[in-house]
Amino acid sequence: MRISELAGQVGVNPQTLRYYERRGLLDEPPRSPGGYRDYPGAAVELLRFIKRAQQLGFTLDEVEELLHLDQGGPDSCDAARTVALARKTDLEARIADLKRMRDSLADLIATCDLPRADRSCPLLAAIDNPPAPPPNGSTR
Amino acid sequence: MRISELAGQVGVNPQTLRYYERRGLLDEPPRSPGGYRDYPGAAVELLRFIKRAQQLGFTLDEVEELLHLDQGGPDSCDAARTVALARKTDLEARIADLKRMRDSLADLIATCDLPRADRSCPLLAAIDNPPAPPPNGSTR
DNA sequence: CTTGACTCGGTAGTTGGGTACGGGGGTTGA
DNA sequence: TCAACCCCCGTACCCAACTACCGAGTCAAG
Repeated sequence: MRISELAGQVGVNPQTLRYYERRGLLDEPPRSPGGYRDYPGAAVELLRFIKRAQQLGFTLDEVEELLHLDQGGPDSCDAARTVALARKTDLEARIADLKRMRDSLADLIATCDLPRADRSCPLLAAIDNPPAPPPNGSTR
Repeated sequence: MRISELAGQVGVNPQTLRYYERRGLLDEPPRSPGGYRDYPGAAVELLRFIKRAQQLGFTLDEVEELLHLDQGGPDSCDAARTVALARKTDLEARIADLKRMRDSLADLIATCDLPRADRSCPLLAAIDNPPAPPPNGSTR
């Protein structure tokens, strides 16, 4: 299978496959007499594994680690579990961060719906003076 | 105020201030006879605004937009609200994505605690053969 | 006057995951 | 035999938001 066919089957750019190879994520495939990469059919499965792991939030470094583990024996299972748990913990921390941002932002937006007399923007003022004692005297 | 003093007061690197200036986020301050930047005291407040907006998930481009709005009149309020709402929607989408990733990952990890006979790793096998197509993650 | 801390501007490197370009050569069907 | 593709490799570029390095100039204290 040539590079474009493989790339097409998994929905990536051929350049990406060469990039993965340079990065050590994919083994170098055999070459045709003309020097073209000639991928085995199993490469499709391998790439799908990579793409799926990416969708789960693994970095390519971690994917590479998982691929090496996939070669190993029963011990690899615990190692894979450890990697996955670390990934999950990280995801949870990021979710918590984003939620905090969203909540603060929602509070800010809510102030827009209040008096809104005529002049100054409560939202911009709120960013000027974080939700705490407004010490008077805003910048601008 | 010289650049390091300002940077120290808001907890950033002096390089960052020069970067903001190049980027058009900060106006060029007046210079001392020797050519040193000489910031007004209000620059501290301005930078705190920037840093706080960043913490709320605004990009520097958006912060710049907010700064311009902060100059404007009542119309700017609606504009600022629009920017903030867009930011909130985006945050919510990212949170949902990450949650889906985390849940898939949790399911995968849970399979580790099952039979676990002796040989192959259910986690790695599960990534090999997806149970269902997960979302398209955008982050990381 | 010297020393050492600070600042200047410009350029380049970082992170992660790719994408684009360009000159050359292989392959295929008419 | 020739056009139209495909592929090769190396290099450079993209995004955001910095951060680092460099040689040269400035400033304040001793």
